[in-house]
Amino acid sequence: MSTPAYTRLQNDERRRRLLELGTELFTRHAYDEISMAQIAREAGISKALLYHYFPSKQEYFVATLATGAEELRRRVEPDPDLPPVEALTAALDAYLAWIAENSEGYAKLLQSAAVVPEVREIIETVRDATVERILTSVDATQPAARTAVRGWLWFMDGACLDWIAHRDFERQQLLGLLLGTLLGALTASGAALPAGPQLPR
Amino acid sequence: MSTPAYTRLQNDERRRRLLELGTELFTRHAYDEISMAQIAREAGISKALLYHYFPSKQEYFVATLATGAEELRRRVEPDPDLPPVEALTAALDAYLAWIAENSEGYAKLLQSAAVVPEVREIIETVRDATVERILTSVDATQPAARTAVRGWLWFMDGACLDWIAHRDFERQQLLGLLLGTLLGALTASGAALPAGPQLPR
DNA sequence: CACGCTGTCGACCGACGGTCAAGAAGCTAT
DNA sequence: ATAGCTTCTTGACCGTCGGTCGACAGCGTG
Repeated sequence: MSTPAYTRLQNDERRRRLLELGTELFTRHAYDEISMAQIAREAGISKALLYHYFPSKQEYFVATLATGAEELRRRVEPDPDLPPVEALTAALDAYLAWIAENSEGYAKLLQSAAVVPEVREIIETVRDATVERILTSVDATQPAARTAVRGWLWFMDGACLDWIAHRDFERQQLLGLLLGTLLGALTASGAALPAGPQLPR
Repeated sequence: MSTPAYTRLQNDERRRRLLELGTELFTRHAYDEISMAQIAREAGISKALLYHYFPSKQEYFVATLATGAEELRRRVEPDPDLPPVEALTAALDAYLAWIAENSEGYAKLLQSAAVVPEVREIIETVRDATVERILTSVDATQPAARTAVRGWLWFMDGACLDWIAHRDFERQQLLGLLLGTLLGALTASGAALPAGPQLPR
């Protein structure tokens, strides 16, 4: 009778711990490599309690992502006073720095994204906005330019994954590769380009 | 007693029909949008019989892919006598033609690929080989060139999906965009390039 | 007509995401 | 101390999923 059957926590505290645990677990395992029952067991609570705090596995996952996403957004947010090309360069550099730090999580996220519709929508929305920003900043309107930028975003993911897997050259060079490829893609799409944006290196 | 409880089919015939049905269903719905029970119901048989012919859902899926994949490989296989750049151009053109014809299936495949490990491995293997072929054909050895080509393969998928979704310019222009971007990516990676490959258009 | 081959099925399994009403921890007022 | 109240927590349950198994039944053969 003296030992309580379970330890009781404050709503906020429990939620905080669950988010923290989720952040760690979802960077180690992809979304569908881990079940809610396992997570609950890992947290030392029942599955029902986990569902008491988060209405579904997807929402739990998204909530877990939100923290890191906010930090990423803050770091990548470019200085609005910079001219477009420099702004893009700076944002891209910050983005690569973040990936270099959180490479595990980045890889697992890309793997999970395909499975969770809600995450796919979020990523899709971000991409739409990014495409729009780039297109207006270089003043391109042709359909092919849109396709070029969209494809380039995929290029980024693929190149980053390959770089993470090998890490056999400098981040600076990756940045040059990305910027140079964007330039090449826009040129190949027939878009007009800002005069002579000399790339680093 | 006069009406049989079920119609009995030859092993080969049943298998053929199931593959045919699978090909159609998996182009309409992605891998995890449809269950084995639904497929069996659609085929007018029991789930157990479906599993009698295919040991798992994954293997069934892969088997349905095999037919189309074989055709694709045949159409894309380049003339070995052509010089590298022309060979690539021809293969790419054939690839785009195939995508234009099978756009639904292509989109659903890319969506399913992320979920089915076996398919991911197959795609990964094909990509490895493609990267290798391109790298040797342009005689590039730097790590960054490898990353450039890998990224470019992602670019292709992204650009093709965008093109499929909009179809607001000619296939020929998409081909130019892809080739031009590959050129740009290789250049940006610092790889030496074959002298003056003038792109179509 | 019996017999065997094998194509076929209903019933079952563990694991999954998700739900529910009941119970127990811990605070407060008496 | 204890009764009562709030709310944090739980065990048991549901439907569906991919996958398995022993038994039945259609059909060609002697």
